[in-house]
Amino acid sequence: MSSHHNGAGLKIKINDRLKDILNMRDRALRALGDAFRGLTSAKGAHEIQLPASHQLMQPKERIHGDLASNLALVSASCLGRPPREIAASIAEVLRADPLFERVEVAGPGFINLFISPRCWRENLLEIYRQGASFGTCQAGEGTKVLLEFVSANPTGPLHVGHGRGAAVGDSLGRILKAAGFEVEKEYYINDVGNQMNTLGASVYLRYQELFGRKVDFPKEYYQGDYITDIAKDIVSAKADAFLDKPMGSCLDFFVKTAVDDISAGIKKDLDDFGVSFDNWFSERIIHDSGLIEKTIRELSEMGHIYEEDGALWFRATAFGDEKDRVVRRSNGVLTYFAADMAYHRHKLERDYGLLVDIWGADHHGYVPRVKAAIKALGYAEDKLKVLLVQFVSLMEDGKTKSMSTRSGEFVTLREVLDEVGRDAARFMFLTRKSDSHLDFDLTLAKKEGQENPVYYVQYAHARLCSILKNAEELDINPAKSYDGVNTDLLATQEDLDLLKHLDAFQQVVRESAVALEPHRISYYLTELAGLFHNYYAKNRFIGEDRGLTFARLLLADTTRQVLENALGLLGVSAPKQM
RNA sequence: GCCCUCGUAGCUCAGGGGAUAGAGCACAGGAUUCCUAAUCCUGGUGCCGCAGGUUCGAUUCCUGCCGAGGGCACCA
Repeated sequence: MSSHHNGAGLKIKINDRLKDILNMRDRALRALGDAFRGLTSAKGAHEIQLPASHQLMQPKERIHGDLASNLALVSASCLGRPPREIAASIAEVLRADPLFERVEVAGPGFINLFISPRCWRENLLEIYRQGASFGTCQAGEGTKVLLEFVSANPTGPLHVGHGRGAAVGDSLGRILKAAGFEVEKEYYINDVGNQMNTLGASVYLRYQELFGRKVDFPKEYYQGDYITDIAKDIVSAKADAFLDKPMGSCLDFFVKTAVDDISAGIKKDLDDFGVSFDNWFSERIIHDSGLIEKTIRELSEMGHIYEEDGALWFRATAFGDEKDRVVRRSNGVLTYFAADMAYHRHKLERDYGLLVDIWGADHHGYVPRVKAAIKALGYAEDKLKVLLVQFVSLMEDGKTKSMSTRSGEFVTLREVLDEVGRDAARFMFLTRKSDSHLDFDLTLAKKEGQENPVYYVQYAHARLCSILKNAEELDINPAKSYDGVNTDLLATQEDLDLLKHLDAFQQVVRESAVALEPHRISYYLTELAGLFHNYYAKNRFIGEDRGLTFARLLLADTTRQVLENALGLLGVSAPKQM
């Protein structure tokens, strides 16, 4: 089974990042690489890269150092020497590097690296100076990414599931941008097809009802109350103008009114949720421009389309899908898939380096056929990454709220927003990997206490602001610069833990971008806030010792900045006070 | 039936070829003369679904099975 479903994130060269200010891990990696090359060339081998299976990881145990490398273990066979011996040679070279306080060979041949505390401390001022840009990098090398998400049909208000997709997409956009990608966010409006007529007809029938007419409202029509609300608006605006008109003669009006109304509501919801788009792309354009026919024709010329039982079929099986797909039905109507092929082709021709689609998990069966289309059109299937977002179950007071779109009983994004607020909603949506189920606990999201992770993080930021404000009033650092600060005074375990975690941010952003996983930022934030709260409980920032106060204020200032940067990637606010 | 995703602490979930598998919640106890107690500290539980395989090493990768969810339209 080849990987036409997405799986892991992007493939990116991560060897050449000299444009970026290196974080500690990168510096260690480079030292390791140099040592390894020195070792191999001494043996007569030339230009050996670090093995692909090499890992520079963060050990779980502190006694195993800040970083541990398995380099000696994975290169033992190709060098023909025992792992521990290789490790010892590498360790000896590394010991000369002031970056390391200690280098140890352990277990079967791990190289445990202990970064010199002095380096961590010097690093702090560097992070501070990067300010709002700390965490950004050039890993994306300006690759243009088109991020398509939400794309809900304009047939009803957004529900919580869309909300999750919106949060993931918007946050991912921010993260990719920070990692050096050029991002465009797009909403694809499915404003063509049968559903539009059904929508208009639903409103028409409700309109009739408002005048006391008995109507037979089919159960496959849109049931929600919002349909009646639209009908009421029409009554206010046009009174009984359509009352005695047959539906066929005024359906277009009802469709247009409904779509306009619902679309405006969707935009408003997204706006209030802090989610914006660069493009609102109407499916109508795909139809009206003749792009679908053109795409079918070209595929046909390449022999990927055939006719059977009066319908036109795309030979998807030739490109890894399990069955061929109809693009034009025997009644002459184009399928949704045909439009989607054309739409993706349109995207591909707009010349992006990467397309990312964020879909509800119920569409996962759709991935192979769209990828098949992309391949048939002559593009690499890697060009498209599809992120599947699992459903959200809402919990309140320990009970699950039932939802069913069919019956019109769904909880809307609006309701959640009104109830828990933008920040809590966004954070909750981003605390899980997008393809795993999410239990959204409304009761928890509304709590203003430590059990609510949103407040936990925001509170850390507010606390820091308060400290810095106090310092300002005491006139301790009027220039807002830390020239001459003596960071050697940051010598406790809490200091080092915080310093290390601050440094890790850039790496987290990069990995989060490459893996297309915004939730990593949430975890990072929770951890950083935890380290700070712990620090706060054990140390005073402002004290009698002016030098120490100065150093700790630098730490506070930097921590606050990183919290703000990270929260910004989630689209969650960083309040100055709470 | 076929395909996809998932199975980790009481609950919700991270992690992931590497050394003793984590967090939050829940539960219990404690901490405030002092920068925001929306905080902190202390308590412990895991056949990492089951069975094989790959290798120096598997909870992680592969295969099969069991269980949960989703998908398999000339629907959108």
